[in-house]
Amino acid sequence: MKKSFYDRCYSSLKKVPKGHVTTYKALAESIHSKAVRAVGTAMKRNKNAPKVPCHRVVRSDGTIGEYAFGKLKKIALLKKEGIEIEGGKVKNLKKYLYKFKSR
DNA sequence: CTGTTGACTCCGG
DNA sequence: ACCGGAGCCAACA
Repeated sequence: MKKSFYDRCYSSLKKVPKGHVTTYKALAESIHSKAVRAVGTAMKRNKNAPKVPCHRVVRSDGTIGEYAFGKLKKIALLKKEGIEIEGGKVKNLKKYLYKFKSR
């Protein structure tokens, strides 16, 4: 089965453990691509919605960004994961940021 | 096939 | 700190 661009995104994203987050940039880098926008497109299409923790993906600045179910929902989910949100932004992003392995 | 848009990021003013 | 523009790749009309 040939993996599409977004399949790779999901593959890496699924590796993110609970209580951790990642950025669109980091995700793009993990798949050897600079297309951070395309990654966002993949999430929006989110054909694997329940399989992929799209709510764990935030912006590089720590801002929440967008979400198919609404950013407020995303924030609520992240808080449930144990991530602190402040002013609509992730607090201590660096602390929660998940480091992708080689591939 | 071309052109626009987008769940982004970086740099300049 | 805030706003605008350019760059990046894939999906969609």
